[in-house]
Amino acid sequence: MSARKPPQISSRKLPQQARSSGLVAAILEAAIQVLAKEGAARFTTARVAERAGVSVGSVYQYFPNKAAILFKLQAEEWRRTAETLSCILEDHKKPPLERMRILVHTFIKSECEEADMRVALNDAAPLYRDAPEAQEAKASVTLTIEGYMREAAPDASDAARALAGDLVLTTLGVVGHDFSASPRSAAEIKAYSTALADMFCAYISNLGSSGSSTAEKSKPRRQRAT
Amino acid sequence: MSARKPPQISSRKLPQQARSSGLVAAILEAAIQVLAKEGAARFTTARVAERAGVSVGSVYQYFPNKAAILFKLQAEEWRRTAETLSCILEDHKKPPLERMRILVHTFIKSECEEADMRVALNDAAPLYRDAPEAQEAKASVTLTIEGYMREAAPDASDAARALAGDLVLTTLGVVGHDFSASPRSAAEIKAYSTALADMFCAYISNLGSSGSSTAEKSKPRRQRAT
DNA sequence: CTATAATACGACTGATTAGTCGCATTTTCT
DNA sequence: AGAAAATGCGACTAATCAGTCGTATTATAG
Repeated sequence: MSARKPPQISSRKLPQQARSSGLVAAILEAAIQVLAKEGAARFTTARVAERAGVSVGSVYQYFPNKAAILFKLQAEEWRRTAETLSCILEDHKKPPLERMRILVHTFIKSECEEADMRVALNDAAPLYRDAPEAQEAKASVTLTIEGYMREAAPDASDAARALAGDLVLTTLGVVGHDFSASPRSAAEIKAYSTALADMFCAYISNLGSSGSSTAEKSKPRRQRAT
Repeated sequence: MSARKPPQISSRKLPQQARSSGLVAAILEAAIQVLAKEGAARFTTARVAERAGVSVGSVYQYFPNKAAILFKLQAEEWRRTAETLSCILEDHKKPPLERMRILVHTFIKSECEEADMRVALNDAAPLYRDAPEAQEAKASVTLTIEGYMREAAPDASDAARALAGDLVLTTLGVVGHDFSASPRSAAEIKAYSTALADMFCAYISNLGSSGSSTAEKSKPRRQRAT
């Protein structure tokens, strides 16, 4: 990989009249449909425009380039996910591990809906993932998980907690995505979610008690150096 | 996604003379370099041919299309990984959980090497992932992990073991890939591998003892095996 | 109502690329 | 050596697509 170009990805111009807002919404909706129905490779500005019932020129009035459309879609997705995630993890009425289980089931189920669109959006990731705007999306989620981990594993060190939170979140995201890439029955979804939640809960439960950085205790802790 | 075309992806013709074997090798080597240096989007048959010092025509003598080159690269990668994985997991001299830890560290480290090429190969996945040949690659790995799980979690049911093995393997693969997508220091690699191994070991240890489908109440069960 | 700005349009351009085909070169066979 | 087969070549084709620009349409202001 050599030439990474971080082009402008924000809106070219803000809608000033009523019709333009509708137009932007129509474009985004059309983009979702094109992605889901045609896949990332056939996602073109022309097709989006046609499906939205507008001209390519109009598309470029509000999006500086093709990547911007995809990024907007992805960012909106991230925002919704982050919101759901916060609600579940910060529900202090339930015990932490139960919240984690609910989170996993909710996330995986949601991931399996509109799987076509999500897979295609992921295929198109190379087009937008290097944009600077893509970085900030993870910040709020990191804060949420850190708060949760403080509660769920109070005995672990800060560093261990941060790493564990990051790992759980990353795993949920990528494994969930991988799982949803194939069509799944409701039973499969449930079984897989349960297994994933089991794994997270076992991990989090052990964070405080058993040491986190060396091979477990019963065996001599000979560890390879770098 | 609508139009899935599973085109021929195997070799167009087998090398019959000595020079052709060298040519095929040169093409594959060039393909790796182009992928790593230019990225998936700029991976073209012309560039591969130029770098290999042959003509496009020659490329198409041995590969029916561009996807076939990428698939060959990926398949080779899978084969090597499966081999390493079997060696580690079937080393009966070591206790199961230690083998798992070694596996994770080995895999993540290897994943972080040539990360550019791997990321690019992944970006190109839409081109080859629907090929029928891509399915069979996972079979041997599944067998290996099932044998391992029988040893590591003898108390769990067959179904639970199969699901757990699949989950661990999937997680290792996709999380490893995600992790290696950003440049990492040796210390980061070590810390992350350890955390991931911790998670797997905690999960596997708990497989037999605690029920797998409901939230557990308090402290985890003992996590030893062997 | 007219002038002016905002919005929408879509034909067009320039660039890229996968894959082909007829011909040249090299190897093998007799 | 000479013929025949295998291999190698690269200019070329047909297709696709991102993004532009001059013009037409519509809304707003005066």
